[in-house]
Amino acid sequence: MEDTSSLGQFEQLVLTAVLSLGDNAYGVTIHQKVEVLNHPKAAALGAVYVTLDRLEDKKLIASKLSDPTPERGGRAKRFYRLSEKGERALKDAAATARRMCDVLESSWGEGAWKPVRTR
Amino acid sequence: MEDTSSLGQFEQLVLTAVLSLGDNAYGVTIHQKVEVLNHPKAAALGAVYVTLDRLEDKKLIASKLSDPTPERGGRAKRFYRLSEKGERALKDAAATARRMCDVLESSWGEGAWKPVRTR
DNA sequence: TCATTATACATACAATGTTGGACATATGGA
DNA sequence: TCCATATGTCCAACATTGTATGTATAATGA
Repeated sequence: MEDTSSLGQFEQLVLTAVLSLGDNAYGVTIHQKVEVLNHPKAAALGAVYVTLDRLEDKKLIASKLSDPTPERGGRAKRFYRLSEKGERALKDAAATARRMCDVLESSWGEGAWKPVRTR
Repeated sequence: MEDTSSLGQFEQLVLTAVLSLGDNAYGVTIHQKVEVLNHPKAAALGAVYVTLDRLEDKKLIASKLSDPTPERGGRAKRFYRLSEKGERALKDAAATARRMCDVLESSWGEGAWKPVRTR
């Protein structure tokens, strides 16, 4: 009975990054993915970590610490994955985003995909 | 040199509503449109007005007060329209939303609308 | 003039966004 | 050995947005 909360803009991007990265989702890669999505706006690494923390508090993602890798500076990484709750929340957010895009495209007539007006 | 601000989730919906309503965009109609976009989540009317104020402060929209209409309770309405700056900001936001949707759809494979894979 | 309707606006608080840097741990080379 | 450097995590403070709830204004019709 507390399912009413909706995701913020940045939260959506972070969740999307986690989902799309599969089993390689940790701070640095998530940050990179978010920057691609959010282009041309930059995102601070710290912002990503803060958001990951909050999403984990809300049980939308879960994490586990890995073993360190044998690279220069290869510190232990914390890997994330979506929970079912997170997946549901992201689906809702995506549906809204989609509705918005559709309305905008029809208002702007960016119609590469629209029915061709023959004549 | 202060063009870095990005739109929040609700701001995007409000701007979209204003754009799509053309010359009939005022508090009540905007609220209705936003609720459609944001379904199934409800939005308070007050939230819409607050957001409109803030968007106007940021010069993303402009408003003018109309004459009252001769209906029961027909108080003067404040009509809104997007500024050029607002249109640009909304386009940026839409591009990000679109990228997100694309990534999600390809992660989930929800392809009903996708280019038909002929055989 | 008073109840009712439609609309706008105000205030306060909660949630999210953003910055900047501190901390931790590994490697490689002087 | 020990320090410079690379990879990563996390915290604290502040700024911006989101949301709920209440108040104000102006018109109509009884």
